[in-house]
Amino acid sequence: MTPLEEIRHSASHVLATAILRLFPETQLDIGPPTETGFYYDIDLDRKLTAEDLAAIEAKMKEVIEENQSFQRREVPRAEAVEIINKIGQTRYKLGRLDDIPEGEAISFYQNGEFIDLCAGTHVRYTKQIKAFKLLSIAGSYHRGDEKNKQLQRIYGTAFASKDELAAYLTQLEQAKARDHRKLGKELKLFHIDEDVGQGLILWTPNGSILRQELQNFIGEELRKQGYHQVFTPHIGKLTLYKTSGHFPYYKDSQFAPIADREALDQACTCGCSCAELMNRLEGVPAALAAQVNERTGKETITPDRVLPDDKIIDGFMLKPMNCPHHIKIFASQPHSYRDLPVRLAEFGTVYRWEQSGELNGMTRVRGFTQDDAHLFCTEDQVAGEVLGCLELVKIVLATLGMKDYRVRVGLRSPDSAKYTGTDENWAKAEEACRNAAKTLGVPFTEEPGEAAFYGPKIDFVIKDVIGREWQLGTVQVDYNLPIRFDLSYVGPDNKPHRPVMIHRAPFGSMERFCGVLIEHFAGDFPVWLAPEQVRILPISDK
RNA sequence: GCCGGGAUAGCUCAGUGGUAGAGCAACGGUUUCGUAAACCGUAGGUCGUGGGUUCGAAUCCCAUUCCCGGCUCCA
Repeated sequence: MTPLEEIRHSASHVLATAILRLFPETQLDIGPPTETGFYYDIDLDRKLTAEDLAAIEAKMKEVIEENQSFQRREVPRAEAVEIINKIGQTRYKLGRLDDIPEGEAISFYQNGEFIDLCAGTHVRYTKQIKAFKLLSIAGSYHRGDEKNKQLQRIYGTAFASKDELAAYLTQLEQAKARDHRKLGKELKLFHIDEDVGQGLILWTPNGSILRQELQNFIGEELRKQGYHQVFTPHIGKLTLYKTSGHFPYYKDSQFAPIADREALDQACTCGCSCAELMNRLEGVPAALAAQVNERTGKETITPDRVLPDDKIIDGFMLKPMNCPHHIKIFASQPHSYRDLPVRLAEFGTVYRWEQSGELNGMTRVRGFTQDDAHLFCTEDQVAGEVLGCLELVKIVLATLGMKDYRVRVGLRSPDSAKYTGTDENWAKAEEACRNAAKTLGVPFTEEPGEAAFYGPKIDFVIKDVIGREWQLGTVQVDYNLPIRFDLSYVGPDNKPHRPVMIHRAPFGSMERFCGVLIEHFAGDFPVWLAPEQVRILPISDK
């Protein structure tokens, strides 16, 4: 650990020491350092309050004053179990002990009366924790799994000196002044209305100027790169999404389907329960199931979802993404290899049922407009087209002076069943992304488990004023949806070939991008974006 | 969705059981002085919503909606 991490990690042990002195019945889980401080997850029936936080902080100061030394002790596994039993921290610590692979050192750290299973490292004496502050109490799930018990997490921060701590706290305060939700109100950029709905952005005249300018700017770049503009409706039939695979896999994050009145009436008169109605909307006819399963080469649609045709209600859905609509435009005409790549672009508005607790200003919403495009190309063209897309993202970020971002190559995680498509195509797509990312000239990380269900992707991730990360621009390679929709083009050999699709959105979504942009400029936009271009002030000679 | 905190005038906030307040903004007037907030005045609120306790509720209790922080999630 770095010296700062040691201070923070030690502070979290002091925190645990203080908590056990105040509430001896507490069961401890883990307390690591973080990028900005530290926390400790605890299981305690008593709900901690702000006053408790102050009391814990006072108790921590006592512990620090006692200037306890941190002592490391390595023990065999059997003895570790014994120690955990003896200190009565069995509920979580035994599980944490099991996580340590056989053959690796098992160590405990002791300061004063407090002993904790811990790999270290720590400062030598508690007095070396010179500046700390407890910040907040939050809920967190044991092992990050919402099926597990929810624990109380106490967040704090610590620095090497009081000045640095004060500077950090001041910086936090100042950051709040740049919050896009605050500036959005002050500068009259957008409004969210309770009666319209959570997470639904109303773009006011000022905000609309900002958005329109950004759209004009990217529109110009799209013309240069040979895109075609298209427009598609906000809804589509459920069948469309059953074919694409979005429904019902993502039904929990979609708005409920819209059933037409006649089908609803019919279902009601035959005494259909709500559950039955949902089943009928979600069901797939045998013919479609067979078709999809054949194309994807596996049991994508399981037999339990297959219903007789006359039972199925084919309602509509607010579109959660634009791909199926663009695919249908591509598929509406035969294509020669000479036509490719076909690049279809649209500012497409999509709707997703995000959980209420996840909504956040403009950065996480339920209805948003992607600066979307889908590129249909030959396999040979994939690499070049991905590079073109990345170029577009770079132009956007460079034009707006956004330099503080990271690039993430999202790969499939080996153990998850949520992905569609063959291993061979995944390998090809992942390789294409990896190679494209290498040409970016900026460092990137490869992250298994971050892929979309249909393919790997390259994401541009940016932080907001309080350090939360938001994915903006994205480029995704997709070998799967072309199979699902049986897309083809005629090759030089006069035979049908499968195109590859690239999904890309340089801004990501207009809502999120504007939210981040407001914070980036602290509301002080460059003139070409500024909604208020001129203000006349009376000035005297004196 | 879960844990915790919150909601009083357009905005920022004060008000812990006894007649709803301040500053800024708005509006009217005065002034052309002022320019890192000119002066005087006016209007603006069923205290998020619905129940309950009480002689009496912004204040106490319950429910609910929305917001904030975190967790989970993010095609």
